[in-house]
Amino acid sequence: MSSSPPPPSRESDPKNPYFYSRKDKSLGLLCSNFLKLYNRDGVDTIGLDDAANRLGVERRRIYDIVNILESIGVLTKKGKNQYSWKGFGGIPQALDKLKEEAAREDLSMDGSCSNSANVSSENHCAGSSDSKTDRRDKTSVPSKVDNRKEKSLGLLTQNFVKLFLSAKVNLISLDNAATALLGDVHDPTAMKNNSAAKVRRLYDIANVFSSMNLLEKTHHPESRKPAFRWLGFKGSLMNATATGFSLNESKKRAFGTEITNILPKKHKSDSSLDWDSNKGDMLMHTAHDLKSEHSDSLELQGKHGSKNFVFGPFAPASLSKVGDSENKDGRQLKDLEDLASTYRPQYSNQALNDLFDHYVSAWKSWFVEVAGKKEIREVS
DNA sequence: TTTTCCCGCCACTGG
DNA sequence: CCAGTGGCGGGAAAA
Repeated sequence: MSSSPPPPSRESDPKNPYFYSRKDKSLGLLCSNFLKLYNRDGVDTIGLDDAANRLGVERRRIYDIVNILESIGVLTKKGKNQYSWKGFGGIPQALDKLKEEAAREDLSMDGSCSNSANVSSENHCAGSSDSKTDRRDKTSVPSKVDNRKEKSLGLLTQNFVKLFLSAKVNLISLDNAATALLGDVHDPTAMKNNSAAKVRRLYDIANVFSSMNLLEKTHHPESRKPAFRWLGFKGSLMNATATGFSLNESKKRAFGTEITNILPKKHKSDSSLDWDSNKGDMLMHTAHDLKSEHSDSLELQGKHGSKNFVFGPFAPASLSKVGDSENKDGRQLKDLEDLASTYRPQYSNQALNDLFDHYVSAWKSWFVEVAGKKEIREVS
């Protein structure tokens, strides 16, 4: 039993595919590769088999990626085995719609009792369509246990996003999200520990989103609780497009300007920062295609053995980490204000810009509330 | 230890 | 029946 420190896995050796690492197989990385592969002009149809082969993964994983991407409008199912590439340009729209839906649902929710400081904004019952919660009749009403659709990854993803869009905060802890996304607040039968199962899916989603820079995995400022920070679409436009040639990695944690995007509009302009150039596929201007683009000799996607041929370095993580000092209570508030000032929303819609201000005040109030309570203490 | 989360079994769906 | 989908959770790597 003597201590057995696991292999530190020194990455000192860039070339050493002998060691298996989950990171190499993560959904996030896969998503990045997927995006790199299809986020180019001329792409409009994606075949699942093709994707699976070219990415060297099982079909199952492609479904995961595709379902999530579809939830935010990057893709749309065209037919069997076929998906249409919509591009990042479809994200704003999808988010906008999601937000509306969230607002609608939120409205239906009676807020009569208590408006205590609930961090989470439980939104119940997607109820997206179909019937009105049929009763227990088994006459001929579907549903039944076939909540398959209700439990789909795609829906979970949308609800997850809605949570951020409708909430006043952009930082939600893992368990809060899990709780909110859980079937719902009701269900007296047995809440069970299904949240644990749900959490797994959350991780999947988070990984995909973070690879797109839509969100970031972090921890609460004070506590150690894992949490997700919504970066929004501004976080997208990742620069990681060109396979990360150690060339454009200006990792300046600048906050005033942008994070790591390569917006053509350099100056912060006033407020109508219209992130134009979304006609087809923005970003990617630096289409420095790889040198030789590794010929198609990777057809050997055997079920065994050959399971790895790195597509390229690519450095997903390591975004501009929010280098804000870990101050206490109040101090943080100021940071938020500052952040809000510098951060200019880049939503394609003007209406959203106004909404931003609303969020800002909401953030502050939330922060004050939490800080005032005593500390960022939560039940654990 | 707990948190993160990959793998792939197998139920389900539409032919 | 078959093939395309994708819940779901075991259990192992990572913190």
